Amino acid sequence: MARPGDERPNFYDRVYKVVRKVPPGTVVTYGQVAVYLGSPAAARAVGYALHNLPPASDVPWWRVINAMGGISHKSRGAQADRQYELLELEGVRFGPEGFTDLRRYRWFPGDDVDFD
DNA sequence: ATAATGACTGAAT
DNA sequence: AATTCAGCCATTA
Repeated sequence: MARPGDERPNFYDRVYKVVRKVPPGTVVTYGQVAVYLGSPAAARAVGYALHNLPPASDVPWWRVINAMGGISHKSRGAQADRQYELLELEGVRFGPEGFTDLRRYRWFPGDDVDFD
């Protein structure tokens, strides 16, 4: 969490920054976000960041899913159900197994997109 | 400073 | 093809 007086954006803030750029109706994987942050293996930390995310945040955390196109964090519970709901609402369809087609919904940032 | 934790991931069985 | 194993990173205790 950004401590007061911290000038450089910490990992969390950078994660949020990236996720905020994800367009509706598309999704990205944790590992993908990690790559954009410059740490390809920091997928776990990314998940941790979203876990720590305050409810009042403007970050579309629900557009971040695991590499298999499914919902993580126990894959069940109110939080997970909510994520499915929000994504379906944006047009992201899930199969009976609870997985979506990443080939179809995965978002790739364009060259004109930067995560300052 | 060491150890434990977790919305992950890819390779090995 | 399904399941298990072991790294990886940043944060917290």
